[in-house]
Amino acid sequence: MNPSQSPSPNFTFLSDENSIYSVMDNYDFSNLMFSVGEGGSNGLIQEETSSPTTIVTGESGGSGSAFTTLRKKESTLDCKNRGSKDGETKEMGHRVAIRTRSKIDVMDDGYKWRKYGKKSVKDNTNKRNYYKCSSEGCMVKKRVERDGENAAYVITTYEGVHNHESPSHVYYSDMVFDHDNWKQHSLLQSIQTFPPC
DNA sequence: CGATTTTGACCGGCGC
DNA sequence: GCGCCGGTCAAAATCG
Repeated sequence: MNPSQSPSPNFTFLSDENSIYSVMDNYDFSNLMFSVGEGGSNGLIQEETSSPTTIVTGESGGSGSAFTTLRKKESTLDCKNRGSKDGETKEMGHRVAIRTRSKIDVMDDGYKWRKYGKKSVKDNTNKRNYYKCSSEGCMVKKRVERDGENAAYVITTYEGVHNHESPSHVYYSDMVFDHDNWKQHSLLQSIQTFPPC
């Protein structure tokens, strides 16, 4: 572990503004973008020089243009499990990719994650890390990798829906609209509360 | 001392 | 059928 990677406790939006800004110092959310790829032909967001953070959600691979490497995988993984074959109800499929300009690799979003793997992938010189939600019975996974072309960016991909509340959920849900800045946080909240596939 | 990370091995899907 | 590649497992090491 590298303690110096986590300058601020976590993503829990406590009522202490200082902690908020220390977070904002490490993550650049100044231009959060959102896109739900629900069948939208091009719902995926384009990369814009002015948007340091990009979020891609949804199950269908769509046909965007940014996120080439990411999308490639999306198309293979792609919520295939909900296919009507066998009555298997695999509760996965909801996926959210967040691309953030960040000094640190792992965004602590209030959940507790346990690392279970690390891999170097082909189109990316950097390593990709795999995390699982450490809550019992919660199968949500998350991968974290640095953007191969822009080491300043971190791509975090969440997969699945938590079957429990975030330990910190209660804190920020109450104060989402307290300040202008909280608009961004409300987006983050949305990420955590996506409906099932 | 329990929980978490590390890391190489293993496995399954996909393309050729 | 084989090899590549990405994802997961699991034992050992490390941390708090």
